[in-house]
Amino acid sequence: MTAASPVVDPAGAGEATGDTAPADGLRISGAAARAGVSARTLRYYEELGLLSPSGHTSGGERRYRDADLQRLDRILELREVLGMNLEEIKGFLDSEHRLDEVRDAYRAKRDEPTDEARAQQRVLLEEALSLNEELTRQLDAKLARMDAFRSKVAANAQRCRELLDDL
Amino acid sequence: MTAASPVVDPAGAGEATGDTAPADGLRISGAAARAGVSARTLRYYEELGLLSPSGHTSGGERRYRDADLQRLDRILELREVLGMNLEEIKGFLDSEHRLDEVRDAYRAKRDEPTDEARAQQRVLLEEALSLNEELTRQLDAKLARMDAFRSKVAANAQRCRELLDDL
DNA sequence: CTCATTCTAAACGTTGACGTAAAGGTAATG
DNA sequence: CATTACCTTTACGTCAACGTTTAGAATGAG
Repeated sequence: MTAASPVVDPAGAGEATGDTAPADGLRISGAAARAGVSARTLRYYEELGLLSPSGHTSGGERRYRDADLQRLDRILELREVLGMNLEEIKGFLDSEHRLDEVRDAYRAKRDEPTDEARAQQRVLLEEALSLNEELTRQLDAKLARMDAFRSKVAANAQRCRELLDDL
Repeated sequence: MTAASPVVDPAGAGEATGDTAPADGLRISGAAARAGVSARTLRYYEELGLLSPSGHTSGGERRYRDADLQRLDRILELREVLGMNLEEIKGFLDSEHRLDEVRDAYRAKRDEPTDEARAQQRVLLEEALSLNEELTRQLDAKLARMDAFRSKVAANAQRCRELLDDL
């Protein structure tokens, strides 16, 4: 309903591929195993609009290709490393997508430098910039707090070592 | 049941205190407001054995003193900054408490240097050390991944600035 | 003194992020 | 072609970490 998913030829000629996903993509359990999550998780992410496989077979099976797998890895990184919840991740990836659109529009604009177009691009770029700066600030704050914590823990370890040396 | 909570004199002489908790401690809603959580949360933490107020009035009201508030701040930091769940936090704070005990025992031991006592201290110290080192490793890994992410975001921001400068 | 706050304690509700099961279609393999 | 393994959707279950409510009784700040 929401996005066009080209149907993959189920008997397509197999292009030789390395350790990446076969040209026609992985099945849901393969993609899940590769990322270390469950198939249920992938269906759930799709339900939330977070990750939709770029292809389906004629029978209706999901096919995850390289780009999908990369997006999945990004989602998991945001979740595990930054501790974002799925809604925050969606917002972040959406804004990243908008930034890509801005870049594309910027390049298209070079051919036709209208003043009106420039003004629109400026607005979009400023929005993207403020989003990135805000995220950078948040990350810096979190990094600082985590680093302070790390120092405390490391100091504790050092004191343990000194006490042990005394014995 | 689990810990001795000395009863606070309800009509005690008020020692002059600055912006810290009054000498006889804060009520539950005061402590909660100060930390930005609800009273329910504090009761829940107490139920889990995470945080028990150091005092009660003769009538049975909880009184949170400075040490309690500091512990609460630590709990929230572990939760928000490190993303620990309450069980992990309990384990971490418990092991920290054990480290304190080891330190005290170590000092007491200096007066009576039994070989047996030394061996026990060594075991405890090594346990504490390995706990701290493990946590340090985990923090380092997380910090590295977060920092890599920060770099990517900062680079994005920089590209936005360059595009804006071109206009 | 008075009225807002807190107490115990129990129970039920909620939200996010999935797990698990059921009933029936699809894909790959011999 | 048949079998087996995997997939589909739908729906209900679960767990942590609380929120909310109920109800009477006791407390304490102003």
